[in-house]
Amino acid sequence: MQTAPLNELIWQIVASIPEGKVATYGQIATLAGYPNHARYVGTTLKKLPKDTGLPWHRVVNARGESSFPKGSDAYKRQMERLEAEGVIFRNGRLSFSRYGIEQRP
DNA sequence: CAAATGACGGTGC
DNA sequence: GGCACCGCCATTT
Repeated sequence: MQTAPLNELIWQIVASIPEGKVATYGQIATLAGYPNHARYVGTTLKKLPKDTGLPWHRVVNARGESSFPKGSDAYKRQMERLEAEGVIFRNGRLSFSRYGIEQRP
């Protein structure tokens, strides 16, 4: 276990993402207090158990799209989940101005 | 111990 | 607006 507060912190941030919104890996890392740990966030999520219950589908890369290869199972699953929450994908991408956690009027 | 990998980000053209 | 290269960190081989 070696105590992994960073891991739990990341899970907390992901779980804190409002429904119908999304966040980038770098954003989560920054919120966690580690600006350049974007990669680590993805690596951590990958290690998550499948029964984690964590809404990882609300996490996307800086491009505003899924980080999985198109046509992959996880890719479709994530997109479907987001659509179910009101997130509209445009050409496989979404608008951060509308779904980004950065609250904007 | 060193090199390679990976659910990434930012800048340049 | 899209494509390409470099940089970042932690984990794995």
